[in-house]
Amino acid sequence: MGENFYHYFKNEWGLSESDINSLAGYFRKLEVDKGDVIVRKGNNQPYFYFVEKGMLRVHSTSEDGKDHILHFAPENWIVGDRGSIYFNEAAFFSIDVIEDSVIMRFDMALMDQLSVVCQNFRQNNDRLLHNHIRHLNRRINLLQEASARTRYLNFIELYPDVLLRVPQWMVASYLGIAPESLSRVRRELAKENFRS
Amino acid sequence: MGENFYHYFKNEWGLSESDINSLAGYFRKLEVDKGDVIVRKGNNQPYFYFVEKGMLRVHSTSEDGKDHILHFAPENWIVGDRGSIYFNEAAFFSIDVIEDSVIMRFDMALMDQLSVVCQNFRQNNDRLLHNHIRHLNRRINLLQEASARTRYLNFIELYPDVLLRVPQWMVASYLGIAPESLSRVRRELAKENFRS
DNA sequence: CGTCGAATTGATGTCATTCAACTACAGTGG
DNA sequence: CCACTGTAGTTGAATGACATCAATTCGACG
Repeated sequence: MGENFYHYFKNEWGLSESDINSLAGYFRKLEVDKGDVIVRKGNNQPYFYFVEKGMLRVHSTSEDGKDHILHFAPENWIVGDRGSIYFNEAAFFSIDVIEDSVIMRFDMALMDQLSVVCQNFRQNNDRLLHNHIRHLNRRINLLQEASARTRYLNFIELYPDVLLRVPQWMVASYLGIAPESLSRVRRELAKENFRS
Repeated sequence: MGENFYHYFKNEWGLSESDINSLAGYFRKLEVDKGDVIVRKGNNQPYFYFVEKGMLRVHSTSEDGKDHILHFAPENWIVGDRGSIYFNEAAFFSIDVIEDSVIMRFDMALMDQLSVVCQNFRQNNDRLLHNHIRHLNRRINLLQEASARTRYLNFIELYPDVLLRVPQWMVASYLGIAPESLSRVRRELAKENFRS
């Protein structure tokens, strides 16, 4: 089933090894290529995806054709359009593949089954969701108050690994600034570090 | 215990009337005044607060002394610093009272008890959390791509009731723009509506 | 070696901020 | 009842940050 997913079952959701073995029917391993689109904005696509290996991106294209990245999803992230999954809506975000990846697809049935087989699952997952909300709150705060420069520095600190794996224009898109602006920010930073 | 809180127990968390009666010991009703500070950034304050009546605001003061409002919390909102509650950290946000309010305070003990007495609680709460995340994602997307004007229009649409209850500079703070800018945006909109 | 997308750079434009002045108004104390 | 004070909101002028547009360079890959 994959090292990472297995590890996630055990350490994040709190399942025992025997529990895990009974769940094989609830998810499906998919090998996807760079460029593939997994969820398309506007469709209904009620699935979660766990990233076993590689990287996805969650983004939204606005009416004027500009693309904004909500977040990247490297190994051990779970993504999916919550509007689709929980409220049967058309997806608000698109998800596509930016590195050849191995992902595990599942849906609500797995979640329900998890809470049946494992006493602690709901509680553990609850904690993960609150943690996620906590991060989103900080991101909002950062978008409200910080300059392009500060946002970039924050990104480096939070996701140094992602930084090295994605093209620069995607980082700009995540930060909500133009690629040219990011280029200039980087030049300034490089200059300063050279001085000191 | 309060109309709204009772209603929330029943309709959002899915508790029966008899369940609810057994929980009185797990929360406390507080009457607070405009201007009171409930959670102070930097302290550890592991409580949730349900707003029965009135309004709170969750905000963060940055190093340069500027204040940014993460969100308002009118009736039926639950607020609390998740870093404090779940991870025993210092609070990242402050919470204070912007209308004389009645609030219900509780902590993790209530949540644990809820999952004991009510089979569906976790599942229902799970859904609420995902819905919350969904809203935060859209807010991030809006901050990334939208102008001051668009953000304001979006705010009017989402929270027309809040708009009428808070001073304009707080709306500006929520939107992440200067109060002067909001004033100008409003002037433009007023002008346009007058024409047509 | 040629091609194509990514990144850089410069010139210019635009939107929002900043600072300062002024108005409106509510609350306070004489 | 009226001056005094402080806060909110508006307006104007100057500034600044980032966007846009266009040209060029860089670098990976066939």
